[in-house]
Amino acid sequence: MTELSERQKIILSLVIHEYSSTATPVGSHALVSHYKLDMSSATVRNELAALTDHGFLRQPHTSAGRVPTEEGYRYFVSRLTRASDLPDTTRRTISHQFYQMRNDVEQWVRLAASVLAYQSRAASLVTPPHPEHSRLKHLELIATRGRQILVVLVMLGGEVRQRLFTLVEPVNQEQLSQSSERLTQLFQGADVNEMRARLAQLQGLDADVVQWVIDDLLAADAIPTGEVYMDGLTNVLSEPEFTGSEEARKSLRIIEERSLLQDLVARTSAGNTQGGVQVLIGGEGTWDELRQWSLVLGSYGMPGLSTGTLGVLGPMRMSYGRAISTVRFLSGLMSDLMAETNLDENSASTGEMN
Amino acid sequence: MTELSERQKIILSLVIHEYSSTATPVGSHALVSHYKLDMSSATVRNELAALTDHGFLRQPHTSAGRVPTEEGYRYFVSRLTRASDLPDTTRRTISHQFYQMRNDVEQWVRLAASVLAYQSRAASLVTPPHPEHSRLKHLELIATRGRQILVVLVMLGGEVRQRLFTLVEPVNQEQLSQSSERLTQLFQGADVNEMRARLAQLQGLDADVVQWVIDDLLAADAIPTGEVYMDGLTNVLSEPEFTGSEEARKSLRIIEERSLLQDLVARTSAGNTQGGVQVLIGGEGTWDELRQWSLVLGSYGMPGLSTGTLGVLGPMRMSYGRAISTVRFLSGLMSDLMAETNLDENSASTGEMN
DNA sequence: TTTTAGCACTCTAACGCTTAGAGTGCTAAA
DNA sequence: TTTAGCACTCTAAGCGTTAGAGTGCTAAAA
Repeated sequence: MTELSERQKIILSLVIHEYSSTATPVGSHALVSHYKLDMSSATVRNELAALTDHGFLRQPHTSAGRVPTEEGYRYFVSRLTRASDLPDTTRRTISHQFYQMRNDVEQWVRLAASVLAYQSRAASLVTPPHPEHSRLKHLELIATRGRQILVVLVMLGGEVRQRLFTLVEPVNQEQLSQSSERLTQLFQGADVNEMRARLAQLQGLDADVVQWVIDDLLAADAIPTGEVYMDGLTNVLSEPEFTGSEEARKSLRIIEERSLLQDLVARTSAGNTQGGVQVLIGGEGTWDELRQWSLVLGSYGMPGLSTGTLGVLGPMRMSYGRAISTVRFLSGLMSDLMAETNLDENSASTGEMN
Repeated sequence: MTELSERQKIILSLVIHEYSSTATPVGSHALVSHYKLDMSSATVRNELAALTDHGFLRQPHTSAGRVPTEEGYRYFVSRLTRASDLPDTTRRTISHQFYQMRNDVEQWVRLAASVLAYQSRAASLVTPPHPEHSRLKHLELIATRGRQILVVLVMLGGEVRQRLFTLVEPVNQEQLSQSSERLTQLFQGADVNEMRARLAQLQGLDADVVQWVIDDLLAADAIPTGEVYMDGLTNVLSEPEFTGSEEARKSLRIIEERSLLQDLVARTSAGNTQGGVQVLIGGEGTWDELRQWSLVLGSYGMPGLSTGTLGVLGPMRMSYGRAISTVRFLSGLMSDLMAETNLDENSASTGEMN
């Protein structure tokens, strides 16, 4: 990649900044007057021509201003963006909101989606933490009514799954409690495969239940992420580039088709990186539906145990600085929260009621 | 409301049908030729004029065809629509899908949203069953790690709530099991208020937990419905009436702002009824955001115990017959499923694995 | 060598004008 | 009561014109 002169870098940044707020091609004159540049529009024009040659800008037509290309954004994000931290007061406000809803992972996820959408003025998406390789921590069987029992699985990452299960014959809680204990001891720390291996030692009711548990875990592991929480969709649809119905519809497709998001989330390694945050610009040639979009992705949780993804989905001209810093901050905050919740040595939070 | 002649009713139905598929004003000539009517366009024109006088049709401008008014749709839905049942094969296919995922309420809700969107070719929304007046069926405390315990509540409606809870001091499973049993016996069948009344009898850890349980139940009761599952949004955004960005954005607002939906769901009594299904046309003068929309709402579950809402959200010219019959069918099917799951006498479903 | 003023050139988007045609309401005949 | 005929209305599409924003190039100025 060719190196740019200092002045070219400045001008590229300005074009991106200007285009980001106006969404119309930016011309030499507009740049000079708007940013009070110390040079004439002709000089700027020359630089713009150079940047266009480099492939960082393009002209919609001969007599129009310049628009950043994907390459332009990539260069900008990887070299020219100094992802600033969020203001201190903002950080504190957000932290406070999270600490309000202590220990409820689902609420955290929702809150994260909401905060992310608000801060980035774009659409946000957050997946709940997903166990990377589910290991059982605790299993409990609860009699509810008749032949119905509730199976509760507590995984090592702190994730809880539960499901109703109807037996062939009624059992009482006594029996179930014994089974729970026996099963927990047998399978503690085991992942799906290990459970399958140890399955032979069981028979009767226990075997049935375990079979189900394994199936359930398998299913959950196969689907990378269940619900994806989203927020701020209207932020994005009001942007001028999605003014035509066609584009609006396409954009909703992205959101409705979970598979695409899952695909993306799974391949977070592609694209630009900025302090642990991934930036995908214009679909990176791979995802056609995203040609006009950019995606800023981060992850949170406890690596190796249980992690989730959070990101901002916006038009290609979105404010990357703001998106990146918000994602990074939330990513760290949520990781901390989850770690706290899961540590024995934790001395911060208590369950006391007011 | 003035009575219409038979022929006027037919013509109104035809106009609505035609407009429903073309989305453009329908003229006298188009009606005659398209439906091979046994009269001339002039006759039809006279009837159209009469229907316009009645307020059931209107003309966008002097030389345009007719478009049904809200009043027109109301008349049509309440008198002219004979909500046919879904074809037998369709019903069987759908039932089969539901029985595939036995006993998992969340999956049912999702499936319902998906089926509803597909069958009605519009957007669907389904709320999970909400306990009308939560009564505790069973309470279980599970030790997970250190001072953390998992509180699982099984409500009478079959709904399950669980939350992690951090204690001030560690306890072992032994103690917790005893507490579980004690608490379950004490509070079985009690709603929030009764629990509060019986609270005095407790102290120590138990009191703490119960306090929390009560708070949680209160919170859950206050919020009418948590997640609303939706599907088929793109079905609707591709419709010509939402072609301008402004309308598309507005429509998303409806979907994003849960409060509106909750408001609607809470006041399902307003509007037209068709065999237990509510039809709201054009916002019924109350909801401005819905001026272009119609909503077909039904409920499912066990009245008095736990009920949810399901509905179709589409353009005002949507196919009411199809929407109504699908909502009605799903409403019945899901009620049956939930009843089955909750009956002791139930002899149909088993938990056997294949 | 770099910057800038000046200028001819290009392209879009907006405006106004015209027109085809779809649809109406009315009148008078069937 | 229905229908044919006709004058009338209104929209949407097509088309030419034009203002203006922006460019690239050239030659003078720094």
